[in-house]
Amino acid sequence: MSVPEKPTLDGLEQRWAEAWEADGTYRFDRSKSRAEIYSIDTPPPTVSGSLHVGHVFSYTHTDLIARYQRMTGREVFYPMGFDDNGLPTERRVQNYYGVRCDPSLPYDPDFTPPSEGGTSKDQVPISRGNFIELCVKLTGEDEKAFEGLWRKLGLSVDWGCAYTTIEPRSRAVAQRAFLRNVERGEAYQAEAPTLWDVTFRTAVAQAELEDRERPGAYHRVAFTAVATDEPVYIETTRPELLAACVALVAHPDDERYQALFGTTVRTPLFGVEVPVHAHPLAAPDKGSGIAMICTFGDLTDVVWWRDLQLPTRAIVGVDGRIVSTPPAGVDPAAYARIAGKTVFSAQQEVVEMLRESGALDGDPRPISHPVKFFEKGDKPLEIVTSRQWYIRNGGRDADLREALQARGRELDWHPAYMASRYENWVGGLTGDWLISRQRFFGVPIPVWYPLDADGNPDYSSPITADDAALPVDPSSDCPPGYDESQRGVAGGFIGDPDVMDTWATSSLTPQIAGGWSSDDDLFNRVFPMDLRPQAHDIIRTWLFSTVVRSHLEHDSLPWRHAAISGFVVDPDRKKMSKSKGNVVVPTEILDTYGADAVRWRAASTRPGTDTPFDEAQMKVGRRLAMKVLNASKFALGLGASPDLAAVTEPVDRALLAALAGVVDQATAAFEAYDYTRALEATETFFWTFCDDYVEFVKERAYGGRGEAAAASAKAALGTTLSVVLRLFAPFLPFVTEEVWSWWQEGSIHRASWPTKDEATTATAGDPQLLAVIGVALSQVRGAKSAAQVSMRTDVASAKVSGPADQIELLKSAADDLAASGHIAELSFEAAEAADLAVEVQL
RNA sequence: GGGCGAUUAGCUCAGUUGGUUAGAGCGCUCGCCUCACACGCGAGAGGUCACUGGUUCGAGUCCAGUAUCGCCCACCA
Repeated sequence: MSVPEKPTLDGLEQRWAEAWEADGTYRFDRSKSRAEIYSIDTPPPTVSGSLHVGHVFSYTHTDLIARYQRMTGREVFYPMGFDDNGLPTERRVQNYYGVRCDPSLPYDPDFTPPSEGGTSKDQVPISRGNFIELCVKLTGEDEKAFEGLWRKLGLSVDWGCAYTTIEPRSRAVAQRAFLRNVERGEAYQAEAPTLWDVTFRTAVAQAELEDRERPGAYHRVAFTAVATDEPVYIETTRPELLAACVALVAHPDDERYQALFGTTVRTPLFGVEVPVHAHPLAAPDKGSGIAMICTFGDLTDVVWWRDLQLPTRAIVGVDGRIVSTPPAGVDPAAYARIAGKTVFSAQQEVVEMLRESGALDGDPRPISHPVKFFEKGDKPLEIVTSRQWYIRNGGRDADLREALQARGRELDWHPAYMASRYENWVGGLTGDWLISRQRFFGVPIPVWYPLDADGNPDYSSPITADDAALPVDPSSDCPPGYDESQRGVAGGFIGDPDVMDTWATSSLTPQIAGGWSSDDDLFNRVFPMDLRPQAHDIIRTWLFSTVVRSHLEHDSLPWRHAAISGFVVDPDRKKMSKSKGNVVVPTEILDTYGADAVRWRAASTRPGTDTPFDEAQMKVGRRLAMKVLNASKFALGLGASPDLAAVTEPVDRALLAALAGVVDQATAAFEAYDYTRALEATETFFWTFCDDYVEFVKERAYGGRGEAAAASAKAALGTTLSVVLRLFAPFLPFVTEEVWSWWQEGSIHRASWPTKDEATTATAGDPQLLAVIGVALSQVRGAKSAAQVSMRTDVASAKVSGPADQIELLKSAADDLAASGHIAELSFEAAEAADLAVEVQL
């Protein structure tokens, strides 16, 4: 045994992180059976820059569970992934290297980027191949930094099981799962109006939307009834879409418009004759009660267009500008004034034209209204008709929806109320999951389309990749039965140019990490997994999409438990975000307070709860870590050594009885995924142990009352130290490992979780004794404090009085009490009082 | 408009089936260099449990309603 003279927390992280790596402490043993394994579907963080303190907290929460499960004897499958797919990476690469992707360019093997780390505005166009190489390069560097931080934080992941979502095996899994969805009819393509981001020029899915409050204005515009030549006033916030108008609509019960239903009106400026329909979605109290339907101004337009079987007159292009050619029937001269303009400019122009023609009634009335945005986008979404791939998710199928809601109820949610977020989301779906994206860095849709004799693609009979060939890139690989010379020529083929949505890949993390379809032996040992840890903001995306994929592919839940973490918010309770500049960088905090302190703070936040960041709290965690170090050093210096048989003194038995209770509490709390409660129970006990018990038995442990009495104290100290260190191990992995190494063999993180039996003496102690001692000690200390003297000051006499049962208990520890209080003359007296009182004469 | 959650000490939060004077940590005040720890130790002050009713012998805890805050969702003309 070697206890350092002056223990310190400095350098523990690096020393033990290296030792754990060298010893393979957290290595997964795949020879274990499913029943012996605890598997975790770790969230792969998005690699687009840096991690913030919220990540540190939530990943700590997962690690607490992992460490507890490992100590209970389960073999923990705890991989780490990195999500390097997707738009954030593309955007970062563009800025970092000063490039942009142009898929029409050929690959340049000798390409070097114009800048590195710069923020140049002139972006050089490069091929898709070159662009992807840069994405891989940059994310590789970021991933190293992430790994360093996770190791410093003490995450007990097996780095040998790490994966990235862009690596070949992930692409193969994503494509294989997709093709199997296609085969079963769960994935399909459709030409339909879709929400479209004009900046990124891609379709986006319902789950990626958010509302933002934006200024707008009601424009009151006169249409003309064809039969009567009377004006019909509508109000619109999007006058620029007047040329795209295909009908007017009012509520079927609206008396004002009964006469118009079934008739036609003429649009101002563009002179198109459009029908007036009745539909229950029209709200009589909005605007004038009669609305113009455009293709397409918002999602309601899409519903009306579909329900009323209206024609399409699309005028907004994929770039967010008014297309150059007017739809049939639209006055070309008027249209020429808006063609090619952005939506914003076109609106100004149309308003001007309406004013000139007299069709604008009064001035536009400014309002503020919610507008749909892509959550990562900067401009309002447009609705553009395009051919896209979808996966069925219950949005258009009541039976599937009900089945997926049932999956949600089958899952154990921690905390339980998070289940309602899932239930609500699934219940509110309005369409299937749109998975194709018109982007470059992602998993390609693994299909090709044959070209007919005229060179037109036949989208109705896609050519799918051979399973054995996966992963494929249809833009460079050939479909089965063709050769490269047939690409793009009549009678040949073209590749699908799109990639899959990020969630289409990350919805398969259990399959990717578990080796589905490439290592089925492993997969069968870890799937369905035990735990999905994640934050509450991505229940509708990541959690739900993972359930969808698993339900379709495996007819099961992907995991048994979902542990939902809250956010770390700033002191004003605002969500941390880069744009607000209120992000706390974790590296500095870790350097200043140490990983154990930061972990302690993370563990103090209950599952699912948001918590404000408060740096002062980190000090408390550090103080606990220091206390563990010093108290352990002291106890071991006294000769602490676990030996239940030697524990004979009533005080010592009382301590162990209390300890047994703490083991029960902590274990039950961990089993319920309530790590905070487990920590609380342990910590409360530990401080009482240090402040009261250790002080109380110090003199006896030194040998003041003889060999047997000293041995009892040492045995109780040793037992408690061993148990408490293990109870703390999931929370404070570094300091507990350090102390463990002083006097035990092997890693504490592979030691067994303590049981009640370890602290149960042949004759049980009475925990009440500890409480009574605490009161007595406090009274003696209070007297010294009031006299403003040192705690070491001798007490001439002390008389303890109080309830008879408490006096009797205390008498059994009279010698320890006298010694610890430096009391020369100690006496007891039973009294009628409710509480214990000590009369002290200094 | 719908759903979920919150409202307890200056701050952050416990308070598990309703039961004696409502707890902790931080902060604050006062003290102590006590042979593990001054990155420490001891002792204190501090609360009309958001509000209004109700059930009960008894309500921070259960029921109804109100208010405020937060998050999620919604068809946003």
